[in-house]
Amino acid sequence: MSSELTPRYNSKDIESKWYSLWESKGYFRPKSDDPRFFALRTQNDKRPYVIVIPPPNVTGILHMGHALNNSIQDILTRWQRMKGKDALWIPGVDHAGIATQNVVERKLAKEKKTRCDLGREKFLEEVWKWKEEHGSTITRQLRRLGASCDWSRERFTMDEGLSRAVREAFVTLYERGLIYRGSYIINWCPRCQTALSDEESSHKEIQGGLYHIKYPLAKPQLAGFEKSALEKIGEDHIVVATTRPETMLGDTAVAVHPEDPRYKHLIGKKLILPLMNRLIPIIADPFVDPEFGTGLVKVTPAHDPNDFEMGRRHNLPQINVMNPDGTINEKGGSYQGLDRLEARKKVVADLEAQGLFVRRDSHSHAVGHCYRCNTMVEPYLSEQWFVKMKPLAEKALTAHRQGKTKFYPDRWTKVYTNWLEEIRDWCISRQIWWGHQIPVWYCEGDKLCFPDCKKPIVSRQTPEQCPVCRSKNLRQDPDVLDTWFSSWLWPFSTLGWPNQTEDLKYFYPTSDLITAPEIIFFWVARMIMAGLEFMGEVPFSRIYIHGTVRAQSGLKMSKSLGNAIDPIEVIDEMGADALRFSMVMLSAQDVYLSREKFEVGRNFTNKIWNAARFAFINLEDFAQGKAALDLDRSALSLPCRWVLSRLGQVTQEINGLISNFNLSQAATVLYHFVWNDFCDWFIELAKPSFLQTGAVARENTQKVLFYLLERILRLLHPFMPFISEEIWQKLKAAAQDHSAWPETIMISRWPDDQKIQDQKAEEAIQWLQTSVAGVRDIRARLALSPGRPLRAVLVSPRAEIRNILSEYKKEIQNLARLEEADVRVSFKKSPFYIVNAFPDLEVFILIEGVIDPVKEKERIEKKIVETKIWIESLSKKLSNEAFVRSAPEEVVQKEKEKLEAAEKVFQAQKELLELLSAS
RNA sequence: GGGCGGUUAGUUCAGUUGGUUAGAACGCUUCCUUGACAUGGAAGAGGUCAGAGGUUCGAGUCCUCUACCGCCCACCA
Repeated sequence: MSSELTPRYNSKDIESKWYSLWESKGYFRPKSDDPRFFALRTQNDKRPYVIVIPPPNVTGILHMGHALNNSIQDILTRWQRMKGKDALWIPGVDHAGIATQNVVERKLAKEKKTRCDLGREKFLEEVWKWKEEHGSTITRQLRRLGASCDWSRERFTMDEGLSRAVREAFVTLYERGLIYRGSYIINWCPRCQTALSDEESSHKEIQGGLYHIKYPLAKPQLAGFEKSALEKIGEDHIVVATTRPETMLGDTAVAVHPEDPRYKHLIGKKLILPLMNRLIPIIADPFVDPEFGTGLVKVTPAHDPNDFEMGRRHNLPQINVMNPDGTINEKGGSYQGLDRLEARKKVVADLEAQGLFVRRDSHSHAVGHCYRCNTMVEPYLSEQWFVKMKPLAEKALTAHRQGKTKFYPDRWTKVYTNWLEEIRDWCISRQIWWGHQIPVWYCEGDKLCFPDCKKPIVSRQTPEQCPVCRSKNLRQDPDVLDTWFSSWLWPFSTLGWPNQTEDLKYFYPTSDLITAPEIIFFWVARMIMAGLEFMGEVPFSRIYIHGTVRAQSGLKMSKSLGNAIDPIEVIDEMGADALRFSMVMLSAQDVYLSREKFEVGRNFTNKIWNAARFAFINLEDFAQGKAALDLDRSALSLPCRWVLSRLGQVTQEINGLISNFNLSQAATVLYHFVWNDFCDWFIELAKPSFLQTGAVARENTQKVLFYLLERILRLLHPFMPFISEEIWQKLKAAAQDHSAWPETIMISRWPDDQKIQDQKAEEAIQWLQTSVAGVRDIRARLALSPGRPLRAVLVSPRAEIRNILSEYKKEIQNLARLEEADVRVSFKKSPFYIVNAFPDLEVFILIEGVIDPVKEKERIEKKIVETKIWIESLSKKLSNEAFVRSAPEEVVQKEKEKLEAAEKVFQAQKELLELLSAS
């Protein structure tokens, strides 16, 4: 074998090389695509492992949230693939209705054009053009990350197949009576000029005002409501409180609680609505909270959801005073044309002028904001399409009760079920152009046609003519569907639905869904409902919700805040593996990122690289061709037996951790195994045997080193695909006979090392490590140079420890740089001075040198006190009957052993003290 | 207003069903360029596990309350 590794790991040259190999060879495609494996598809006992990607927005560029989300998915996919599963990770991109339309509109604005200038068709052409040019940015970036997606199955939510799925879903739901159209209060964004679903409007606390306004009571003699009459009213009025005074232009009543003694007598009386001079009634409704404000609520059915409901109960007219852009319309009298906030100011000013404004209290309350452009949302009455959600939610809840869906961590389950239990209908129409146009047509034919022509035509195919009057003059509903109306079909639409494709039959339902908490409602819950509704089966059974990525400050990372770290920059600088590993290691919960945090991963890649360099240097004359161990483990040296024992344990531990989505823990275990066990101890312990040319010990150690490195690379591969491949390929190239090796590590098998625990070896190494650390400690404390030859005596009251130490004296001498080491039962006759003691580990180290006996005496005295306390607490525990009775036997046994040891230590310490006193 | 999460070393965080003397990384102090690695090695200092009660032989871990921080949900105008 020969080495050609550079001293530093350089990610740049190798990442694209291996990625293109993997992709071009089709290794990201499931095995069942290969005719030789086709039988897999019909085998029911061997289900494939499938993940669908949360499709990033087509406008998106990779951010750290994506980096974490996709690293996790890739680790799981690669791991399952190596475990022999037929693994499929389906990638794709979301058309992101409003977001994309906004991007293209902004682009047009630079050319001083609006979408209306272009018209719908031309505008959509522009969007598609934009998509062709920029839409693949994010998928290119996912490749940089190492994502092993099956790109041959990549989908776009607006592609033909998915559009067909959307139509199918819409029409099916309509036929099942689950889609309806109607005038309701919805969240309206005046800037985007479209409806938003409840989930798309996020509440933000704002400091607003609570305006108190006088509404004059109408007296019978003032039935007419000329201005002059108003002036005569005097104190005969009531006071209402509102946060949005401008909506009073659309008031059609004032409500009080039916039992409110203050106002009971007013019920049924009329008021004169100021500024508009309209007569409105005082109604009684239990919704009103007598405690809030003045106990009198102005009712604006067209501009407030509660008022809307109240209006329906009392048959009130709905007066919509606002244009879609948030300005006041002709129904708002003299305020027409003013923006809603302008109008608010003017209304207040005018009321003040008329003596009808009482006061403005400061009032903080939560107001919805558009999740896309952050504009304050207006509750707005308009005609929209809705999905009736209750029946869908019921199915999802049933599936949950049957244990068909499981959230990791479990606490998200409640968030999910609570939302389902209190679900409200979903407003799915959007007044934008980019998206799936609603598959509904209206007959605009001949004016003489039947009233039936008013009925919308809901159809999977674009209809040619009106089924009633046969007019060809049909107009499609101009609205498009909410983006999530296509994404909720994602787990089966990507597999070909509504066609019953082979893929759909074999891969559905998928296995795991990996996502962030913020889209549980938007997406996860809806996918489950859609899966049950259209496929009759949950789309996935396990949902892993990982943490949110934030900037160090705790704020969300965003470009506009300037606190974003670009994952691609990190990849360029440190490598994709460093990024992935750092992210995953840190992701036990929410991740607070700063640039330095990636150094963990970067340093780790470098460590791995250099460990490999060491291996190659020392394996130069190694002829072992296969990675198999063909020797008796018991014949191996202690460090070899120990490290193999650790490998088995770690492999098993990591398996368990990944199975439960505990990736950060898995990464940490791997990290410490590689760094501490493999590099710090095994390699250091192995070094001497490499000096013995031709010896059996040397060859055995080489075999183990080779074996171990190869296994470690495979364990690392799901986490760090690039560096593991690079080193593994060099290892393969160096092996004499590699005919049995797969082409690349990514299609190799996950290590199958059983948990072969070599208890004895592990214990021995532990004592060895302790002894060496003890000597090093002394050296450091006495400022003895590392080169200075020293002699030491290791003292233990326990025979088994003495045996171990005697057996590995050589190793200890080597690592601790001792000229001589001696092991004894007692130090009584020792010519050495005692400078360190580890009572907990029952090892004493005596060392020759000049020391301060007084200082050392103090140290020992302190230790003795500690030991006394320790013994006391142990014997107290053991003399406690309740403990002995109820604690597990092993625990009691351990405590007994501890006490025994502690007493011996105590004796030894006392001897030590005597010795020091004597000197 | 409702719900959820957090509070452990200077900092960022682990700590799985209660059971050795509570761990890691980074930072800090001291030493070391010894042939894999200074993106390194060795050693060390540093914590009454937010506070108060309770359950238990035993609590960082379970229960109750309090304080502070964060997130999500929510139609009191």
